[in-house]
Amino acid sequence: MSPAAPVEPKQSLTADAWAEAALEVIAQSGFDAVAVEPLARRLGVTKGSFYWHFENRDALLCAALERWERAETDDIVARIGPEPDPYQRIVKLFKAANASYRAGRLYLAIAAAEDKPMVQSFVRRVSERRMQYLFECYRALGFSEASAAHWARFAYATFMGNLQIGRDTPELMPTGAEFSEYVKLMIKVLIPREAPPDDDGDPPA
Amino acid sequence: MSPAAPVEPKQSLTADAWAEAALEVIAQSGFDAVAVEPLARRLGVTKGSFYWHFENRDALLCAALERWERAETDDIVARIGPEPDPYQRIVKLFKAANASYRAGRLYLAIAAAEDKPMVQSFVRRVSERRMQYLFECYRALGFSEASAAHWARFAYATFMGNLQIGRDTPELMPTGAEFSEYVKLMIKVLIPREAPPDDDGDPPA
DNA sequence: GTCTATCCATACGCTTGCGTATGGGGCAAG
DNA sequence: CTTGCCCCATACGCAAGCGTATGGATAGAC
Repeated sequence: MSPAAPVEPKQSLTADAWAEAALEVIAQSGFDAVAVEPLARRLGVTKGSFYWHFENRDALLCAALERWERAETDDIVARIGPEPDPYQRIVKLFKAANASYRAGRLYLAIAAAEDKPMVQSFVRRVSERRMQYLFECYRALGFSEASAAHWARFAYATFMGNLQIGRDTPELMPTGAEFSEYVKLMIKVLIPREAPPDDDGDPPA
Repeated sequence: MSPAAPVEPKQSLTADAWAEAALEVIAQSGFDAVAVEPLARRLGVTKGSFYWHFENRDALLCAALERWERAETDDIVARIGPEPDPYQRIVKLFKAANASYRAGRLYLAIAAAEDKPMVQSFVRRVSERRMQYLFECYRALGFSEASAAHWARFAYATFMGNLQIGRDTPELMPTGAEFSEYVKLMIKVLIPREAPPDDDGDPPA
């Protein structure tokens, strides 16, 4: 019932602080739940502060989305950047995908608001970048263009689906050792070490 | 700009018509977009009609969710019910999963509103029922309890992720023959005909 | 000390949507 | 014709949230 944690503004609020708070609300209650006045109460200030830092509500949402996109891009290169083996890169992606619960909720919440045109472009870029990264991993493993695209889509769909399951039915997502087995199974299946010899293999061109 | 299609109410409106219209709005604009007065305008009537059929807005949302759950349950048994082969049952599930675009959007939109306690139980039941169905398919294929749970979760995650990709980045989801190849690849990978002999196989107990 | 820019509070008007109260039109029963 | 019921329209009060206008407070510049 109490409005989360009405922190006192120890010093001047920055625009990034507003954007970060907006992302927090999005992760918790969805994109449409971002309102100026409740957010101000949450930060211990009033609207007067907000409309000094931002033009209007849409400007805040845009700033939050930019911050989100930047964080996603930084993560994908920072957490698994210096890894020469493409196999291990995909493995690390799997681990990282299920690592940050908040990041997963954020993606699902933002993607669920794709009817707003502003959101659509951000989600597209982030999603395309991730699948592109996976695509290059499979290419580096020796897959053809066509099969790499299929496997990258396949693997990415599994990422997304696991996020969804973890959010909607967390009791069906195992923990501990059983979860490790589950991840191991998916990695083993989604990263065939040698390309399959038949139709879905990798023809030279 | 125009409010969709303001149909004239040829005869008496039923509660189911309101629920169906609510589902349409959910699929198009998300769960929070369901408002009484816009919905009434959409149906060519006023609030006076609504509050005769329903106690309040929550009652409409509940009715819509019940209608959704019923439709999902009917679909899963009607579209692939009389199929003895568990392998073909999973294959049909894959086809059906990507068949109805609207059903996919509906699931994603409703699941994205799981912060509302009312929604959560519905999503849980539908999702658990689907995974249970998949689980039984894998069991019928000879998988152990543990591995069947893993493969069912794996396959369901892939379903969900493909829905998400098709909604967020439809240009990355192939069409026509290439889509068929994609589906064939997933089926081949997600339904190993003979259970693998090693660790993730199916020990007798 | 004064001045100015920065950051925020307060107060107001406006719109949208929820819920209620009340009345009215249509239609079948009597 | 009148009565009663079903379905809906109209009108109202209320709350929440957006955006604006304006003033106040604080801190550094000079």
